[in-house]
Amino acid sequence: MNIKGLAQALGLSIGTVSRALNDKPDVSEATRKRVLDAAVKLGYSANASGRSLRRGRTQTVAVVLETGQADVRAGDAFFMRIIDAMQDTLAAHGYDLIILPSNSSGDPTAFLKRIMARGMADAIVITATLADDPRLKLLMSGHVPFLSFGRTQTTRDYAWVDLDFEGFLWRAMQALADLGHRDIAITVPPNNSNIAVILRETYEACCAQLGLPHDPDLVQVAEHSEFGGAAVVRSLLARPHPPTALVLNYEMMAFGAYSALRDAGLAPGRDLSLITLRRSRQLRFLEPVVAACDIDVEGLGRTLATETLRVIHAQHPSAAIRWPTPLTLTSSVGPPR
Amino acid sequence: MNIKGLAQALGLSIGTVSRALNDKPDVSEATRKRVLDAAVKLGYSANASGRSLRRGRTQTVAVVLETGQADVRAGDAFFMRIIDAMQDTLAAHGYDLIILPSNSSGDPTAFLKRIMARGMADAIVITATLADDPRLKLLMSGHVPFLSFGRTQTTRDYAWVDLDFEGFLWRAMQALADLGHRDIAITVPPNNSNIAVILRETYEACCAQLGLPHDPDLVQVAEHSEFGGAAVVRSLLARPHPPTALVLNYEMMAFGAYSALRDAGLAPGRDLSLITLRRSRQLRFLEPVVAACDIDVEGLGRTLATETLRVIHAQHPSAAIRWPTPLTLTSSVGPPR
DNA sequence: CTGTTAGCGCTTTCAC
DNA sequence: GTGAAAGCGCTAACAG
Repeated sequence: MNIKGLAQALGLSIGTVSRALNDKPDVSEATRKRVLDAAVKLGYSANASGRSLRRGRTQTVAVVLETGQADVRAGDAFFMRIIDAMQDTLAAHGYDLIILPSNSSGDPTAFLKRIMARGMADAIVITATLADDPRLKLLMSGHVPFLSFGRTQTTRDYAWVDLDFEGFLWRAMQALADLGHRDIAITVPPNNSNIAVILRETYEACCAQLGLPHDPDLVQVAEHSEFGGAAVVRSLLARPHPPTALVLNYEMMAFGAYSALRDAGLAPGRDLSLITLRRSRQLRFLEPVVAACDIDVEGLGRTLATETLRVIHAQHPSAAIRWPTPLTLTSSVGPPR
Repeated sequence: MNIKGLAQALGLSIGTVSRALNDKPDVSEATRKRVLDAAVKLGYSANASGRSLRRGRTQTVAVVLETGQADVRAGDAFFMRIIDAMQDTLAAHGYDLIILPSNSSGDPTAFLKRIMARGMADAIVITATLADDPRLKLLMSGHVPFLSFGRTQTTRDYAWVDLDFEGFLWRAMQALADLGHRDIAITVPPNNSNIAVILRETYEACCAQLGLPHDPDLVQVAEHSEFGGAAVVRSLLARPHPPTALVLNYEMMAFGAYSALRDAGLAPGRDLSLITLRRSRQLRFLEPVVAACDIDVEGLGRTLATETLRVIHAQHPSAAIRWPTPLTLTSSVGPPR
């Protein structure tokens, strides 16, 4: 069923039908109602290609997910919850949300280039940003509005929303220092993720500010998984003078960390204070409850959606939002032994 | 840059350029090369709307993911790995893959109806099928080729690919019975998922075949999470005569089950034999290693892709594929106490 | 208030 | 081997 068929069924011209469907003025209320009813009854929805071609826009927001990235495969599917919330807001503004999986075997930049050139979306949201991310240069040189969920080091003048990693690490380090910890280890992601850069810089600043020794060996590159958490804890415990606290950048590492501590006959909070970035549902399963940030995931999704709408409408100033990472301390944190 | 611009830049007509780009005959090799080179240099990709409108197809496969469903949020993002593999195969055949998140606050059937009517994809893959799923009726009454990842009870005459739940439960029950277990509990999903129906029926058949008592109380409805696994184990242990084995339908439940056993001072394999459906990377973290199926996830993704291509090309017979669930026994399974 | 028509970018006949 | 032109479904400008 296309608009021509609908018009014929109603004995109207396609122009009138189109205007009725699109809430344009100059259509009598009676006609509008008749058209809308018929559209529902006959199951008519405007063909996406025809409409997009004519309008020059798709009413679609594309979220590019790196399906090869560990982040995307995270615990309770952080991204799925974000997208669920984004979609709510976008739908309320007449936009569809599609996810474009950027295949692990392909080149992310070439993928993005193709999306942009083909005009598949009115705005693109990218994720899993790298410290030096060629996608940003590409996006900035093009004409497709975009939002970056995550920052990069190379450019600064674009709309982004990111977790407040700095605030998280500051609060964690401050709380630990207040309890008397001096040797505090942190984990950073293994790849060239921008998060690693942020955490390293913040760590250095924290140490300077709090008067702690800045031992580069306390910054541990860890695999983004339970295994990474376990490996880091084992490696730290093997030292002559292990640190007394550990801040994890990825929640699933906490499982590994707890497990490695238990294997060594040690207890979180008592023998090693542990803090992790994001509280996921699964984390609640750990005993004692691990100190973590209670991030408003739905709010984050809604914010990503409204900021996307802003870049579409070229509203200024563009986003530069660090999403709150409020830390809740628990008994996984205690004074140093 | 559109085809008109590209043609002008080359001093050719748009017709010739189009034919060159689409590998049509009646274009000289020299011209073809010139066009292809210019397209790359100028970053030209055919506008998706224009091409789809003219061709009447989008060269796109849409996977509808229920973002509200717990399944989608599973452990190591099972779905993301499947989609990653699907995309590889589809891309090799000139198709794009898009994910359409079906919002938790919307009506899945209405969502699907809209996608179908708008012609957003040449084929639709649905997931998270229910025992009685209205989406199937809708899809079968429409003209969009589709593949169901999961079965339903209501209709049988459509292309589907699903995990071999029956084979899994048979092998698990057989192995347990061989060891002397007679009271074997299983979990089933809490909603009206089709998996629950399959597991219940298979369980009954297994009990009859293996000469085991068929106690309905041994079929436990469990929440799709670690918490569900813990709750079931606690509930079973509280009985006067607890079962000696438990088969879980979702891998994350194993964490909860192990935890609840440990809390009770009991050990998996010794006090309660445990088998779970799918081995995920995270599971390897449990001690002892839990008995589970080593599913070829990438192969499953490739199969979903090739079956999707089959329905697009209306090749027969249509799929009815139970994807292998090869069970690996470990020391989480032992003789009954 | 409604009908007619041009044209979005592209592919595919049909001429030459 | 190439160019001209029609038309996919739709919206928007214009006529009436």
